[in-house]
This record gives sequence, C-alpha cells and structure tokens, in this order.
Amino acid sequence: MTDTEAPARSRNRRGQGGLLRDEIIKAAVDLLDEAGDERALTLRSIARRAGIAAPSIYPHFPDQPAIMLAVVRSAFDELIAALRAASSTAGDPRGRVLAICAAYLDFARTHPQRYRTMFGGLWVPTLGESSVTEEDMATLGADSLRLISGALADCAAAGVSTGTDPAADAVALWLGLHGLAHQRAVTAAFPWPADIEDRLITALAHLRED
Amino acid sequence: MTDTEAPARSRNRRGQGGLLRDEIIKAAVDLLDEAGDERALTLRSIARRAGIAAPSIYPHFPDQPAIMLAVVRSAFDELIAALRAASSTAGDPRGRVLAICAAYLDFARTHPQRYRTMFGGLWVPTLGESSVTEEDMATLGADSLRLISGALADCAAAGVSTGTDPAADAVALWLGLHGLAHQRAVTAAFPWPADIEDRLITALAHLRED
DNA sequence: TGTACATCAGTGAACGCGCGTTCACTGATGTAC
DNA sequence: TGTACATCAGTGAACGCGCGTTCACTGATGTAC
Repeated sequence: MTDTEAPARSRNRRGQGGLLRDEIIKAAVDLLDEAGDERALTLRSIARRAGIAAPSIYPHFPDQPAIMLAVVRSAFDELIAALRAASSTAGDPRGRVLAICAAYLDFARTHPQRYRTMFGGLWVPTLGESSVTEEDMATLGADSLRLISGALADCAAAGVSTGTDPAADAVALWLGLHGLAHQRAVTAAFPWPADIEDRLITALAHLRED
Repeated sequence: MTDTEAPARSRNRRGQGGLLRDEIIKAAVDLLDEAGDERALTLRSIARRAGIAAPSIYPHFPDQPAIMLAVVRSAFDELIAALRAASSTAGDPRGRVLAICAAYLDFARTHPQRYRTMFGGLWVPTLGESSVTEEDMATLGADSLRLISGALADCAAAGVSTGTDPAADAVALWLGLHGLAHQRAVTAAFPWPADIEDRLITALAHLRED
C-alpha cells in the first residue's frame, strides 16, 4: 500500500475554491477503503492523497475531527441511498424487508473499513474539544432505522409477520444485522453457518414460514 | 482524567522480575477502562501508569502490539469466567441460556471500553509486522461460543426451544447479543426499546413462550 | 561468617518520525475604471 | 481595450509534541567460595 499521491493537480478557478472540500472528502474515503483502519486517516495523509499541501485543508474544515465527521456523514448518506434503492425495487412487504437487509449487509461487505468506522465509535472525538457536536452524532443512521421500521410495519399489516411492535422489532432486526456486518468487517476467519443471514432475519423480523 | 502515575514503586526482588509483566497488563487494562478509547493505550502511557520507565516494558513484551494482545486476552479470560459462573448457578436449561446472555451483556455494560477493544478489531496489528500471530487471533472467544452452543443444545433436548441446530443458533444468538452490546458500548444516546434484550434473546434462541 | 562478583531489575538520555496546526507568503485571476 | 489592483486558492517552512525503540548504564541482591 504505497502512499499514492495525485501530483498533477491544478488549482481551482477563482470562486470555485469550495470544490476542494469535496475532493478532500473523496480522498479521505478512498484512503479509508484502502487502509487497514481509520487511524490511517490523518490530516496529512488525506492532504497527500488529495495532492495538496496540508494547510490547504483548513479553509474547508476547522480541524481534523471535522473531516472525519464529513467522511462518516457521506458514508451514511450512501448507505441510506442503497437501502432506499433496494426498498423501492421490491414488490411485496416481505420482499422489501429482505431486500433492505440484503442491501445493508452488502454495503457492509463491500466497504468494511467504512462500515467499521461508521459504527465503531472510534472516530468520535472528545466532544467539546473539537468542532463536532453531540447533535451531529445523534442523527446519523436514524433514517435507516425508520426505513426498516416502515417495512416491518407493512409486513405486519399484510399478515406476513407476527410482529406487533415494528419500531422495537426494527431495532432488534438492525442489531442482528449490525452484529453480523460488524463481525464480518472485523475478523478474517470465523465459523459462519451457511444460512446465518436467513437465520437472523427470519427470527428477528418474525416472518412467517412461506 | 489526569495521567495518574504510581510514583512510589519499588523494584521487584531478584528472580521476581516476571511480576512486572502482570503489573503492566493491569496498568493497561485500568488505563483502557478510564480512557475514551484504546488509542490512549500507548507503550509510554502504560509505562507511566505502571510507574516504570518506558524501556522497562521490553524485557516483558517484544513490542507494543504484544501488550495489546495480552490485554485483550485477559479481557477474554474474564469474560469466559463470568459466563461460566453464570452458567453454573442456573438450574434448568432455559435459565442457563438466559443467565449466560445476561452475564454477557453485563460484562459489556460494565466494561464498555474493554468490550469495544476486544471486538472492535482495531487493536489488531498488521499481521506480519508485529509479534502477534494469526493463531493468536482466531482462538479468542471460541470458548464463549461453545458455552452458548452447549446451553442451546440442552434447551433443545429439554424441549424448551424449537431450534434444531444449536451450533448455528449459538452464532446467531451471539451476533444479536454482540450487536446490542457493541452499540451500547459505542453510543451514548440511542432509542432503546425497554424489552430489547428479551426480544433478541427469545427470538434468536427460539425459546418457546412459557 | 565475610567478601568478591555475576546477575538481574530497571533507568535516563537520545534517535528519528509523523502528527496537527500556525504563519507569512505567492502567484494567478477576475474586476473596476 | 488596457491596466492597476484586490481577492482568492493554495503553499512552504516551521513549531512543539508524543510516539516506539535503542543504547549504554546503574545499583541492589543473591551466591560461590
């Protein structure tokens, strides 16, 4: 893993300086996907990757944790977009739940480093010592949970699940998915049962046998 | 969180130098429990905490990742001991499963930093660049999984669960517990349903309603 | 019982490194006249 | 249309810091004689 730089960068036109902000986030996300872990995401390594000098980051982010927040936020945006796409292509309620779950696990498997960073809690700065606020943290992921909850409610209404509390069931189902996705992202070798996904989803979504 | 040292340390008797090894692990675990995250566990901070000079660590550990492995190993030892204790006090199979799950969640709640470090995958060094081997990693936690698996098999035999594959069910149940324990260890505020533990355990252990 | 000595537990100073951040700056570009 | 100038995007050098690790060492303690 050489520290590939992007040397031939030419500066943005006048008035377009804000474009660099997105380039910085992109560089950080790329770096994260390639790196062993998020500790590789230093302000300087991101600058190198983006092909700029380290101080050039400061007009766009007040400090290093602010970059991390932007990276995590963009990852959450991507996740919810994938879940929504999966949700909309499925027909019946049961299929929707299964599609959302599959998309969730797929996201995690495709971007293990991003997943670990999003939910690992380690990028969280010591609140109060950085520019990132408590509110920034709390709202992340709430949309995904709502999407699952809605799909489960439809299942209950359609009679394909025996669940009676979609909001609580959504949390339980998500926890199962998260446990699986996280453990996969973290360990190389694990004795996975072949049908572990079905096993978790069917049990936690309270789906009836078909 | 001041960087409390232990200044009045007197050296071990001749032949008892090995005792410092345990003191180092103890210092590291204490530091981890107090710290915001495992990144605070540097070789130097551990040495400060133990009241010794940094180089004094080298006769006991070949490098920094080796200390991390020792810390994680001791945490896993503690976890399995807690699970075994819970398992042995319960009477019937159903009670045993519930007691083991409760002990698991209790461990995570009591030692969130330790839990996050054990399962977060971030202490894992780049294998091949440190003294920690692949085998070191693979065996951690296997005992706990076996304990759960055995308890589930007893449930099935006693007819209090409808599961037919205790080994696979154990993985699924553990994943649920892990998802819950991990998320709790990582986030301050989360909209937890009141009965989330029951919800997960009953569904994943396939326990019959009583 | 006394003493010389080897061994052992642990130290202090130093190294090179990458980090986040600051500062004064440069040079291209758009704009006012 | 030409030119002076303000503004903007981005730079290079430097700072102090904590890190992991190395090296030569010190001084107490047990042991052989």
